[in-house]
Amino acid sequence: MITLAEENYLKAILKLSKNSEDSVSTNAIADELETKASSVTDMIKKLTDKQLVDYVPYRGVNLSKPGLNKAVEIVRKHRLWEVFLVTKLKFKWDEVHYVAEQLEHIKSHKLVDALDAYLGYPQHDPHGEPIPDKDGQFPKSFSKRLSELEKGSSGQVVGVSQDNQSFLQYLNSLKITLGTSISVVQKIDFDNSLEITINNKSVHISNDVARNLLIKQK
Amino acid sequence: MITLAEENYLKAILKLSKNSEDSVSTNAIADELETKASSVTDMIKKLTDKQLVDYVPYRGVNLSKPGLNKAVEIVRKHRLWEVFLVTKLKFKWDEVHYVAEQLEHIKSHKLVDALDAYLGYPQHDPHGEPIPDKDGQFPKSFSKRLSELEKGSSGQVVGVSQDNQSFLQYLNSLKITLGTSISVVQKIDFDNSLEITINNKSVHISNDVARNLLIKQK
DNA sequence: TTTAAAATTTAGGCAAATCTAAAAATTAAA
DNA sequence: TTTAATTTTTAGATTTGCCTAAATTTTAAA
Repeated sequence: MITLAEENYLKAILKLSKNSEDSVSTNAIADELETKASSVTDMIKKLTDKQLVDYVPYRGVNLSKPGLNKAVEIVRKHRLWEVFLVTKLKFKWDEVHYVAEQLEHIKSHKLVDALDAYLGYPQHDPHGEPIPDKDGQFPKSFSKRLSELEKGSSGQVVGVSQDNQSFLQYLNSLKITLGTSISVVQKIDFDNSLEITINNKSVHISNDVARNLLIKQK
Repeated sequence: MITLAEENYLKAILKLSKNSEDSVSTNAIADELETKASSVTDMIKKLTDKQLVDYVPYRGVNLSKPGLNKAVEIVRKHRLWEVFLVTKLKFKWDEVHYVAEQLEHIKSHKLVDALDAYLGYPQHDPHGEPIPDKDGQFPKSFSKRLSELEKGSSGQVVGVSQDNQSFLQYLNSLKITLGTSISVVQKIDFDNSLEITINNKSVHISNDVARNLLIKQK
Protein backbone atom coordinates (compact mmCIF):
# COMPACT_ATOMS: atom_id res chain seq x y z
CA MET A 1 0.00 0.00 0.00
CA ILE A 2 1.10 3.48 -0.85
CA THR A 3 0.54 6.11 1.82
CA LEU A 4 -0.81 9.62 1.48
CA ALA A 5 2.60 11.15 2.22
CA GLU A 6 4.22 8.93 -0.41
CA GLU A 7 1.64 9.99 -2.98
CA ASN A 8 2.41 13.64 -2.30
CA TYR A 9 6.12 13.04 -2.77
CA LEU A 10 5.56 11.26 -6.09
CA LYS A 11 3.40 14.10 -7.32
CA ALA A 12 6.01 16.69 -6.28
CA ILE A 13 8.79 14.77 -8.02
CA LEU A 14 6.71 14.54 -11.21
CA LYS A 15 6.04 18.26 -11.14
CA LEU A 16 9.70 19.11 -10.60
CA SER A 17 10.80 16.63 -13.31
CA LYS A 18 8.83 18.62 -15.85
CA ASN A 19 10.91 21.75 -15.20
CA SER A 20 14.17 20.19 -16.38
CA GLU A 21 15.85 17.05 -17.62
CA ASP A 22 18.01 16.63 -14.52
CA SER A 23 17.34 14.44 -11.53
CA VAL A 24 15.25 16.14 -8.87
CA SER A 25 17.20 17.43 -5.88
CA THR A 26 16.39 16.87 -2.25
CA ASN A 27 16.14 20.59 -1.59
CA ALA A 28 13.78 21.19 -4.50
CA ILE A 29 11.41 18.56 -3.10
CA ALA A 30 11.72 20.05 0.38
CA ASP A 31 10.79 23.48 -1.01
CA GLU A 32 7.88 22.13 -3.03
CA LEU A 33 6.41 20.24 -0.07
CA GLU A 34 7.38 22.84 2.53
CA THR A 35 9.27 20.34 4.59
CA LYS A 36 12.91 19.81 5.59
CA ALA A 37 15.62 18.26 3.44
CA SER A 38 16.29 15.59 6.06
CA SER A 39 12.64 14.51 5.95
CA VAL A 40 12.91 14.24 2.19
CA THR A 41 15.97 12.01 2.40
CA ASP A 42 14.08 9.74 4.79
CA MET A 43 11.08 9.47 2.54
CA ILE A 44 13.13 8.94 -0.61
CA LYS A 45 14.69 5.92 1.01
CA LYS A 46 11.24 4.48 1.61
CA LEU A 47 10.22 5.20 -1.98
CA THR A 48 13.43 3.59 -3.18
CA ASP A 49 12.68 0.45 -1.15
CA LYS A 50 9.27 0.32 -2.80
CA GLN A 51 10.95 0.84 -6.20
CA LEU A 52 8.88 3.91 -6.94
CA VAL A 53 11.96 6.08 -7.54
CA ASP A 54 15.57 5.64 -8.58
CA TYR A 55 17.91 7.37 -6.21
CA VAL A 56 21.65 8.05 -6.07
CA PRO A 57 22.72 9.67 -2.77
CA TYR A 58 23.80 13.29 -3.24
CA ARG A 59 22.69 13.12 -6.90
CA GLY A 60 18.91 13.33 -6.68
CA VAL A 61 15.94 11.15 -7.66
CA ASN A 62 13.94 10.16 -10.71
CA LEU A 63 10.59 8.46 -10.87
CA SER A 64 10.70 4.80 -11.86
CA LYS A 65 8.16 3.42 -14.36
CA PRO A 66 5.67 2.39 -11.62
CA GLY A 67 6.36 5.62 -9.72
CA LEU A 68 5.59 7.68 -12.82
CA ASN A 69 2.38 5.74 -13.44
CA LYS A 70 1.28 6.38 -9.89
CA ALA A 71 2.11 10.08 -10.08
CA VAL A 72 0.27 10.51 -13.38
CA GLU A 73 -2.74 8.75 -11.91
CA ILE A 74 -2.79 11.24 -9.05
CA VAL A 75 -2.56 14.17 -11.48
CA ARG A 76 -5.42 12.64 -13.48
CA LYS A 77 -7.59 12.41 -10.38
CA HIS A 78 -6.71 15.92 -9.25
CA ARG A 79 -7.66 17.46 -12.57
CA LEU A 80 -10.84 15.43 -13.06
CA TRP A 81 -12.04 16.49 -9.62
CA GLU A 82 -11.25 20.11 -10.52
CA VAL A 83 -13.44 19.78 -13.59
CA PHE A 84 -16.20 18.31 -11.44
CA LEU A 85 -15.98 21.12 -8.90
CA VAL A 86 -16.13 23.86 -11.54
CA THR A 87 -18.56 22.44 -14.08
CA LYS A 88 -20.97 20.67 -11.72
CA LEU A 89 -20.63 22.36 -8.34
CA LYS A 90 -19.95 25.87 -9.70
CA PHE A 91 -16.71 26.50 -7.87
CA LYS A 92 -14.49 29.31 -9.19
CA TRP A 93 -11.23 28.28 -10.86
CA ASP A 94 -9.20 29.70 -8.01
CA GLU A 95 -11.18 27.85 -5.32
CA VAL A 96 -10.71 24.28 -6.41
CA HIS A 97 -7.10 23.51 -5.64
CA TYR A 98 -7.33 22.87 -1.90
CA VAL A 99 -10.29 20.53 -2.22
CA ALA A 100 -8.82 18.69 -5.23
CA GLU A 101 -5.64 18.16 -3.21
CA GLN A 102 -7.74 16.02 -0.89
CA LEU A 103 -9.94 14.33 -3.48
CA GLU A 104 -6.94 13.20 -5.55
CA HIS A 105 -6.11 10.65 -2.85
CA ILE A 106 -9.43 8.80 -2.92
CA LYS A 107 -8.72 5.21 -3.92
CA SER A 108 -11.10 3.59 -6.40
CA HIS A 109 -10.42 2.93 -10.05
CA LYS A 110 -14.11 2.54 -10.67
CA LEU A 111 -14.73 5.99 -9.20
CA VAL A 112 -12.14 7.72 -11.37
CA ASP A 113 -13.36 6.10 -14.55
CA ALA A 114 -17.02 6.75 -13.73
CA LEU A 115 -16.22 10.37 -12.95
CA ASP A 116 -14.28 10.71 -16.21
CA ALA A 117 -17.26 9.36 -18.16
CA TYR A 118 -19.73 11.51 -16.21
CA LEU A 119 -17.73 14.63 -17.07
CA GLY A 120 -17.57 13.64 -20.75
CA TYR A 121 -13.88 12.67 -20.88
CA PRO A 122 -12.51 16.21 -20.55
CA GLN A 123 -9.01 16.78 -21.96
CA HIS A 124 -8.20 19.86 -19.90
CA ASP A 125 -8.92 21.02 -16.39
CA PRO A 126 -10.37 24.44 -15.51
CA HIS A 127 -6.87 25.96 -15.66
CA GLY A 128 -6.24 24.54 -19.12
CA GLU A 129 -3.88 21.86 -17.89
CA PRO A 130 -4.00 18.55 -19.76
CA ILE A 131 -5.75 15.55 -18.19
CA PRO A 132 -4.07 12.20 -18.82
CA ASP A 133 -6.41 9.41 -19.94
CA LYS A 134 -6.97 6.02 -18.31
CA ASP A 135 -3.69 4.77 -19.79
CA GLY A 136 -1.71 7.76 -18.59
CA GLN A 137 -1.49 9.44 -22.00
CA PHE A 138 -1.63 13.23 -22.06
CA PRO A 139 -3.59 14.92 -24.86
CA LYS A 140 -1.40 16.61 -27.47
CA SER A 141 -0.94 20.28 -26.80
CA PHE A 142 -0.72 23.08 -29.36
CA SER A 143 0.06 25.76 -26.84
CA LYS A 144 3.27 27.63 -26.06
CA ARG A 145 4.34 29.46 -22.95
CA LEU A 146 3.77 33.21 -23.24
CA SER A 147 7.47 33.64 -22.40
CA GLU A 148 8.36 31.79 -25.64
CA LEU A 149 6.40 34.12 -27.94
CA GLU A 150 8.25 36.55 -30.24
CA LYS A 151 7.87 40.30 -29.91
CA GLY A 152 4.83 41.37 -31.96
CA SER A 153 3.07 37.98 -31.94
CA SER A 154 -0.21 37.28 -30.21
CA GLY A 155 -2.61 34.54 -29.19
CA GLN A 156 -5.22 33.37 -26.70
CA VAL A 157 -4.75 32.09 -23.16
CA VAL A 158 -5.63 28.37 -23.12
CA GLY A 159 -4.17 27.46 -19.77
CA VAL A 160 -1.82 28.02 -16.87
CA SER A 161 0.88 25.65 -15.68
CA GLN A 162 0.49 26.43 -12.04
CA ASP A 163 -2.75 26.52 -10.09
CA ASN A 164 -1.92 28.04 -6.75
CA GLN A 165 -4.45 30.49 -5.47
CA SER A 166 -2.25 33.60 -5.31
CA PHE A 167 -1.19 33.18 -8.94
CA LEU A 168 -4.76 32.74 -10.12
CA GLN A 169 -5.96 35.68 -8.08
CA TYR A 170 -3.20 37.82 -9.59
CA LEU A 171 -4.40 36.79 -13.06
CA ASN A 172 -7.94 37.73 -12.11
CA SER A 173 -6.71 41.18 -11.04
CA LEU A 174 -5.06 41.58 -14.48
CA LYS A 175 -8.33 40.45 -16.10
CA ILE A 176 -6.56 37.47 -17.59
CA THR A 177 -8.68 34.34 -17.81
CA LEU A 178 -9.12 31.43 -20.24
CA GLY A 179 -9.72 32.87 -23.72
CA THR A 180 -8.16 36.28 -23.09
CA SER A 181 -6.26 37.65 -26.12
CA ILE A 182 -2.72 38.81 -25.49
CA SER A 183 -0.09 40.44 -27.74
CA VAL A 184 3.56 40.82 -26.90
CA VAL A 185 4.59 44.47 -27.29
CA GLN A 186 8.09 44.39 -25.85
CA LYS A 187 10.50 41.82 -24.41
CA ILE A 188 12.90 43.14 -21.77
CA ASP A 189 16.16 41.19 -21.99
CA PHE A 190 17.40 42.33 -18.61
CA ASP A 191 14.92 40.29 -16.53
CA ASN A 192 12.95 38.50 -19.28
CA SER A 193 9.84 40.39 -18.32
CA LEU A 194 7.22 41.35 -20.92
CA GLU A 195 5.19 44.33 -22.00
CA ILE A 196 1.87 42.92 -23.24
CA THR A 197 -1.54 44.15 -24.38
CA ILE A 198 -4.75 42.80 -22.88
CA ASN A 199 -8.02 44.26 -24.20
CA ASN A 200 -6.11 47.24 -25.60
CA LYS A 201 -4.57 47.90 -22.20
CA SER A 202 -0.81 47.71 -21.79
CA VAL A 203 0.51 45.67 -18.86
CA HIS A 204 3.95 44.69 -17.62
CA ILE A 205 4.41 41.14 -16.34
CA SER A 206 7.38 39.23 -14.95
CA ASN A 207 8.96 36.23 -16.61
CA ASP A 208 7.65 34.13 -13.72
CA VAL A 209 4.10 34.93 -14.79
CA ALA A 210 4.77 34.68 -18.54
CA ARG A 211 6.34 31.25 -18.11
CA ASN A 212 3.16 29.92 -16.53
CA LEU A 213 0.69 31.22 -19.10
CA LEU A 214 -0.12 28.83 -21.94
CA ILE A 215 -0.97 30.53 -25.26
CA LYS A 216 -2.45 29.20 -28.47
CA GLN A 217 -1.47 31.21 -31.55
CA LYS A 218 -3.80 31.65 -34.50
CA MET B 1 -7.52 19.89 13.93
CA ILE B 2 -9.33 16.62 14.07
CA THR B 3 -7.55 13.64 12.55
CA LEU B 4 -8.90 10.91 10.32
CA ALA B 5 -8.61 8.31 13.08
CA GLU B 6 -10.46 10.58 15.48
CA GLU B 7 -13.26 11.08 12.97
CA ASN B 8 -13.65 7.35 12.62
CA TYR B 9 -13.91 6.95 16.37
CA LEU B 10 -16.57 9.65 16.65
CA LYS B 11 -18.57 8.02 13.89
CA ALA B 12 -18.32 4.61 15.56
CA ILE B 13 -19.41 6.02 18.92
CA LEU B 14 -22.39 7.73 17.29
CA LYS B 15 -23.43 4.51 15.59
CA LEU B 16 -23.14 2.52 18.81
CA SER B 17 -24.99 5.19 20.80
CA LYS B 18 -28.03 4.67 18.61
CA ASN B 19 -28.32 1.03 19.66
CA SER B 20 -28.97 1.83 23.31
CA GLU B 21 -29.23 4.55 25.90
CA ASP B 22 -26.13 3.43 27.78
CA SER B 23 -22.62 4.79 27.48
CA VAL B 24 -20.60 3.10 24.77
CA SER B 25 -18.13 0.50 26.01
CA THR B 26 -14.49 0.25 25.06
CA ASN B 27 -14.93 -3.26 23.71
CA ALA B 28 -17.90 -2.29 21.55
CA ILE B 29 -15.81 0.40 19.89
CA ALA B 30 -12.90 -2.00 19.46
CA ASP B 31 -15.23 -4.49 17.74
CA GLU B 32 -16.76 -1.82 15.51
CA LEU B 33 -13.41 -0.49 14.38
CA GLU B 34 -11.65 -3.87 14.33
CA THR B 35 -8.97 -2.70 16.68
CA LYS B 36 -7.86 -3.56 20.24
CA ALA B 37 -9.46 -2.37 23.45
CA SER B 38 -6.19 -0.84 24.60
CA SER B 39 -5.99 1.25 21.43
CA VAL B 40 -9.50 2.45 22.09
CA THR B 41 -8.61 3.53 25.61
CA ASP B 42 -5.68 5.50 24.20
CA MET B 43 -7.79 7.26 21.63
CA ILE B 44 -10.61 8.00 24.03
CA LYS B 45 -8.16 9.87 26.20
CA LYS B 46 -7.20 12.03 23.26
CA LEU B 47 -10.84 12.67 22.41
CA THR B 48 -11.49 13.53 26.05
CA ASP B 49 -8.63 16.05 26.01
CA LYS B 50 -10.21 17.63 22.94
CA GLN B 51 -13.58 17.61 24.72
CA LEU B 52 -15.20 15.61 21.94
CA VAL B 53 -16.39 12.89 24.34
CA ASP B 54 -17.24 12.52 28.01
CA TYR B 55 -15.46 9.60 29.54
CA VAL B 56 -15.55 7.83 32.89
CA PRO B 57 -12.88 5.12 33.19
CA TYR B 58 -14.35 1.61 33.24
CA ARG B 59 -17.81 3.09 32.55
CA GLY B 60 -17.65 3.97 28.87
CA VAL B 61 -17.98 7.11 26.74
CA ASN B 62 -20.60 9.47 25.38
CA LEU B 63 -20.27 12.06 22.67
CA SER B 64 -20.13 15.64 23.91
CA LYS B 65 -22.13 18.33 22.09
CA PRO B 66 -19.24 19.25 19.75
CA GLY B 67 -18.37 15.56 19.31
CA LEU B 68 -21.94 14.78 18.31
CA ASN B 69 -21.98 17.66 15.84
CA LYS B 70 -18.78 16.43 14.26
CA ALA B 71 -20.05 12.86 14.05
CA VAL B 72 -23.34 13.91 12.49
CA GLU B 73 -21.44 16.00 9.95
CA ILE B 74 -19.42 12.95 8.94
CA VAL B 75 -22.60 10.88 8.57
CA ARG B 76 -24.08 13.67 6.45
CA LYS B 77 -21.07 13.67 4.17
CA HIS B 78 -21.00 9.88 3.91
CA ARG B 79 -24.64 9.69 2.90
CA LEU B 80 -24.52 12.61 0.46
CA TRP B 81 -21.56 11.02 -1.31
CA GLU B 82 -23.47 7.74 -1.47
CA VAL B 83 -26.33 9.53 -3.19
CA PHE B 84 -23.86 11.09 -5.62
CA LEU B 85 -22.25 7.75 -6.42
CA VAL B 86 -25.57 6.02 -7.07
CA THR B 87 -27.59 8.73 -8.78
CA LYS B 88 -24.84 10.40 -10.80
CA LEU B 89 -22.11 7.82 -11.26
CA LYS B 90 -24.43 4.79 -11.46
CA PHE B 91 -22.84 2.76 -8.70
CA LYS B 92 -24.91 -0.10 -7.25
CA TRP B 93 -26.19 0.36 -3.69
CA ASP B 94 -23.84 -2.34 -2.41
CA GLU B 95 -20.74 -0.82 -4.05
CA VAL B 96 -20.76 2.62 -2.49
CA HIS B 97 -19.78 2.03 1.09
CA TYR B 98 -16.01 1.65 0.71
CA VAL B 99 -15.65 4.76 -1.43
CA ALA B 100 -17.97 6.84 0.75
CA GLU B 101 -15.87 5.84 3.77
CA GLN B 102 -13.04 7.76 2.15
CA LEU B 103 -15.04 10.67 0.75
CA GLU B 104 -16.68 11.39 4.11
CA HIS B 105 -13.34 12.75 5.38
CA ILE B 106 -12.88 15.43 2.73
CA LYS B 107 -12.78 18.78 4.50
CA SER B 108 -14.70 21.65 2.89
CA HIS B 109 -17.98 23.07 4.06
CA LYS B 110 -18.48 24.68 0.71
CA LEU B 111 -18.09 21.30 -0.99
CA VAL B 112 -20.66 19.57 1.21
CA ASP B 113 -23.22 22.29 0.79
CA ALA B 114 -22.67 22.54 -2.97
CA LEU B 115 -22.97 18.77 -3.27
CA ASP B 116 -26.16 18.81 -1.22
CA ALA B 117 -27.66 21.45 -3.52
CA TYR B 118 -26.43 19.66 -6.66
CA LEU B 119 -28.15 16.47 -5.52
CA GLY B 120 -31.39 18.34 -4.76
CA TYR B 121 -31.21 18.21 -0.96
CA PRO B 122 -31.92 14.47 -0.66
CA GLN B 123 -33.44 13.31 2.64
CA HIS B 124 -32.36 9.68 2.38
CA ASP B 125 -29.32 7.85 1.04
CA PRO B 126 -29.52 4.88 -1.36
CA HIS B 127 -30.07 2.52 1.58
CA GLY B 128 -32.96 4.60 2.88
CA GLU B 129 -30.98 6.03 5.76
CA PRO B 130 -31.79 9.61 6.74
CA ILE B 131 -29.43 12.42 5.77
CA PRO B 132 -29.05 15.17 8.37
CA ASP B 133 -29.31 18.72 7.02
CA LYS B 134 -26.76 21.53 7.26
CA ASP B 135 -27.77 22.12 10.88
CA GLY B 136 -27.51 18.47 11.83
CA GLN B 137 -31.26 17.83 11.90
CA PHE B 138 -32.43 14.42 10.70
CA PRO B 139 -35.61 14.26 8.62
CA LYS B 140 -38.60 12.79 10.47
CA SER B 141 -39.00 9.11 9.84
CA PHE B 142 -42.24 7.19 9.52
CA SER B 143 -40.58 3.81 9.34
CA LYS B 144 -40.31 0.99 11.86
CA ARG B 145 -37.83 -1.81 12.11
CA LEU B 146 -39.19 -5.05 10.64
CA SER B 147 -38.44 -6.69 13.99
CA GLU B 148 -40.98 -4.34 15.64
CA LEU B 149 -43.89 -5.30 13.38
CA GLU B 150 -46.77 -7.42 14.77
CA LYS B 151 -47.54 -10.86 13.40
CA GLY B 152 -49.87 -10.44 10.42
CA SER B 153 -48.89 -6.87 9.58
CA SER B 154 -47.11 -5.79 6.44
CA GLY B 155 -45.38 -2.89 4.73
CA GLN B 156 -42.73 -1.77 2.28
CA VAL B 157 -38.97 -1.68 2.71
CA VAL B 158 -37.87 1.97 2.84
CA GLY B 159 -34.37 1.49 4.16
CA VAL B 160 -31.71 -0.46 6.00
CA SER B 161 -29.86 0.64 9.08
CA GLN B 162 -26.59 -0.99 8.15
CA ASP B 163 -24.83 -0.70 4.83
CA ASN B 164 -22.05 -3.25 4.90
CA GLN B 165 -21.59 -5.16 1.70
CA SER B 166 -22.30 -8.67 2.98
CA PHE B 167 -25.62 -7.59 4.45
CA LEU B 168 -26.69 -5.84 1.26
CA GLN B 169 -25.64 -8.79 -0.85
CA TYR B 170 -27.64 -11.12 1.38
CA LEU B 171 -30.67 -8.88 0.86
CA ASN B 172 -30.10 -9.03 -2.88
CA SER B 173 -30.07 -12.83 -2.70
CA LEU B 174 -33.43 -12.72 -0.88
CA LYS B 175 -34.72 -10.34 -3.57
CA ILE B 176 -35.23 -7.65 -0.95
CA THR B 177 -34.58 -4.13 -2.15
CA LEU B 178 -36.07 -0.67 -1.59
CA GLY B 179 -39.83 -0.88 -2.20
CA THR B 180 -40.17 -4.62 -1.63
CA SER B 181 -43.43 -5.57 0.13
CA ILE B 182 -43.08 -7.78 3.17
CA SER B 183 -45.66 -9.41 5.50
CA VAL B 184 -44.90 -10.99 8.84
CA VAL B 185 -46.32 -14.52 8.94
CA GLN B 186 -44.83 -15.79 12.18
CA LYS B 187 -42.66 -14.50 15.01
CA ILE B 188 -40.49 -17.09 16.74
CA ASP B 189 -40.05 -16.14 20.40
CA PHE B 190 -37.13 -18.46 20.95
CA ASP B 191 -34.60 -16.46 18.88
CA ASN B 192 -36.74 -13.52 17.73
CA SER B 193 -36.44 -14.69 14.14
CA LEU B 194 -39.26 -14.14 11.64
CA GLU B 195 -41.21 -16.02 9.03
CA ILE B 196 -42.05 -13.49 6.32
CA THR B 197 -43.57 -13.35 2.84
CA ILE B 198 -41.81 -11.62 -0.06
CA ASN B 199 -43.56 -11.70 -3.44
CA ASN B 200 -45.73 -14.60 -2.21
CA LYS B 201 -42.64 -16.58 -1.26
CA SER B 202 -42.12 -17.56 2.37
CA VAL B 203 -38.69 -16.83 3.87
CA HIS B 204 -37.16 -17.23 7.30
CA ILE B 205 -34.89 -14.42 8.54
CA SER B 206 -32.95 -13.86 11.74
CA ASN B 207 -33.62 -11.07 14.19
CA ASP B 208 -30.28 -9.58 13.18
CA VAL B 209 -31.62 -9.06 9.69
CA ALA B 210 -35.11 -7.97 10.76
CA ARG B 211 -33.69 -5.37 13.10
CA ASN B 212 -31.85 -3.69 10.23
CA LEU B 213 -34.74 -3.51 7.78
CA LEU B 214 -36.79 -0.31 7.89
CA ILE B 215 -40.46 -0.73 6.96
CA LYS B 216 -43.17 1.77 6.21
CA GLN B 217 -46.67 0.52 6.93
CA LYS B 218 -49.66 1.57 4.87
C1' DT C 1 -20.17 -12.76 49.89
C1' DT C 2 -16.26 -14.61 48.22
C1' DT C 3 -14.24 -16.03 43.93
C1' DA C 4 -13.79 -16.66 39.10
C1' DA C 5 -14.48 -14.59 34.64
C1' DA C 6 -14.78 -10.71 31.76
C1' DA C 7 -13.85 -6.01 30.67
C1' DT C 8 -10.81 -2.23 30.93
C1' DT C 9 -6.68 0.22 31.72
C1' DT C 10 -1.62 0.69 32.19
C1' DA C 11 3.09 -0.10 30.79
C1' DG C 12 6.29 -0.58 27.41
C1' DG C 13 7.24 -0.93 22.34
C1' DC C 14 6.93 -0.21 17.33
C1' DA C 15 6.38 2.07 12.60
C1' DA C 16 5.42 6.29 9.97
C1' DA C 17 6.51 10.89 9.21
C1' DT C 18 8.34 14.63 10.86
C1' DC C 19 11.98 17.72 13.23
C1' DT C 20 16.88 19.84 14.85
C1' DA C 21 21.67 19.62 15.02
C1' DA C 22 25.82 17.71 13.48
C1' DA C 23 28.59 15.28 10.01
C1' DA C 24 29.79 14.29 5.28
C1' DA C 25 29.91 15.21 0.37
C1' DT C 26 29.66 18.27 -3.47
C1' DT C 27 30.20 22.70 -5.76
C1' DA C 28 31.99 27.29 -6.28
C1' DA C 29 35.30 30.81 -5.24
C1' DA C 30 39.65 32.58 -4.22
C1' DT D 1 43.80 23.47 -6.13
C1' DT D 2 42.86 24.49 -1.74
C1' DT D 3 39.27 26.51 0.97
C1' DA D 4 34.75 28.15 1.89
C1' DA D 5 29.94 27.78 1.07
C1' DT D 6 26.16 25.00 -0.07
C1' DT D 7 23.74 20.76 -0.32
C1' DT D 8 22.72 16.40 1.40
C1' DT D 9 22.80 12.80 4.70
C1' DT D 10 23.02 10.80 9.38
C1' DA D 11 21.91 10.62 14.26
C1' DG D 12 18.82 11.12 17.70
C1' DA D 13 14.03 12.89 19.21
C1' DT D 14 9.03 13.58 18.96
C1' DT D 15 4.03 12.65 17.93
C1' DT D 16 0.29 9.72 16.35
C1' DG D 17 -1.92 5.54 16.35
C1' DC D 18 -1.46 1.12 17.02
C1' DC D 19 0.17 -3.39 19.35
C1' DT D 20 1.06 -7.23 23.32
C1' DA D 21 1.25 -8.49 27.93
C1' DA D 22 0.37 -7.55 32.57
C1' DA D 23 -2.29 -5.27 36.13
C1' DT D 24 -6.56 -3.50 37.74
C1' DT D 25 -11.52 -3.02 38.10
C1' DT D 26 -16.09 -4.61 37.42
C1' DT D 27 -19.49 -8.18 36.88
C1' DA D 28 -21.38 -12.73 37.35
C1' DA D 29 -21.40 -17.20 39.46
C1' DA D 30 -20.98 -20.31 43.03
